[in-house]
Amino acid sequence: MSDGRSTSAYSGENLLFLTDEQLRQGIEAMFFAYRGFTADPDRILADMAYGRAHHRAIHFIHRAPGTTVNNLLNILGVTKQSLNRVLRTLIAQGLVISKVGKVDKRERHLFLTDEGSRLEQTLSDAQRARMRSAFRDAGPEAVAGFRTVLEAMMDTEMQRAYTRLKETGA
Amino acid sequence: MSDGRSTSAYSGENLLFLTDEQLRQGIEAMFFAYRGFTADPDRILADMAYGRAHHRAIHFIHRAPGTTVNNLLNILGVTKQSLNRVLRTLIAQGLVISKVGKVDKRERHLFLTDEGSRLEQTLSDAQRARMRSAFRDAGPEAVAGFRTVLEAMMDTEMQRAYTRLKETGA
DNA sequence: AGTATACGTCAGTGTTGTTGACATTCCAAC
DNA sequence: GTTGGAATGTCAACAACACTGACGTATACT
Repeated sequence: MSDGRSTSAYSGENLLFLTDEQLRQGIEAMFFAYRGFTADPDRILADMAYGRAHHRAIHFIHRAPGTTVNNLLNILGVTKQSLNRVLRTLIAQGLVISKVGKVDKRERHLFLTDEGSRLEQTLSDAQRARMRSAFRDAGPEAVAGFRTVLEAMMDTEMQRAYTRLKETGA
Repeated sequence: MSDGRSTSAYSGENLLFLTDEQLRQGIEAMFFAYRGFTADPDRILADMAYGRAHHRAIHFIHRAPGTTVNNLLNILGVTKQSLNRVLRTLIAQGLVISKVGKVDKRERHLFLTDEGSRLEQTLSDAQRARMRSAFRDAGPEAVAGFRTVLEAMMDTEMQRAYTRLKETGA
């Protein structure tokens, strides 16, 4: 749909994917897809006393074990009061443990307990299943494009956070 | 599929984009990108008494003028009580008008007022600007892939809603 | 000693989601 | 035509989760 027909060398022809209508479709696709993206974990969490905020915290603690509260704050982009409420319940329920830093005793390093890891696994299995199905249906080229556009859509600080995580993980 | 870069004909080679690590990067890309996606309208709305829910309602009323409350409900995926609170303030502030249906008096058809249209324009200009910039940076092929993956990620009902909107708009 | 940083907490507020109860309107069975 | 159920929309109360602002404590840096 984008350009297969644009055989002409005239550059205006190539910009059809930037019309307002195309952009609006992109916006709506993003809206509907994000709903699907969060639907499965939300369903699982609804039965427990947890919500999406807990999922996010668990995800990134799993991804970067030993991360400090401050670091998590920057990644999640919420206030410390908001994160603290979530963290407090997760610690009280024994899903997360917080260890005082060795080199800097002001810092608290966060880790998942075994139970926390199990929940993380359950949640990310559900989310990955949908992502895997979508990726498989779309094919590798589409997936590459998907990632390219999403990265271009982030704020620069988020790009940095994303890239840092990407590198530590791979 | 004709991936130019996958040199091997062995099909297992082609599934590298489905590893758990790749999927997790996709999940995180989605998370960070959605933050950017909503950031600009959120900033504009923060000054007013409105939030993201108001933006969504305004967007889809603009997109499908005369839509009923029930129809909007299905698109937005919230309870009617939740939507009603948002709608009530928008109507009270003169951004939306609700007209009793002619054939079925139970239905209310929703329209933007001139002031509502102005706000919609402001918000969607901001959101489109970011989307346009991301699209332009990524290029037409990446955009096509982006849309393909997002569509595959939606629930089937959402796919229908998305397709219906896409067709009425284009 | 004095300032800055990291973390936790209390109190208050706003948006947005939920459930429950209720009014109005339509339609079909009686 | 009347009645009862289904559909549509409204009002009220409550929960989750974000925000701001202020404060306290422990530790680090200079």
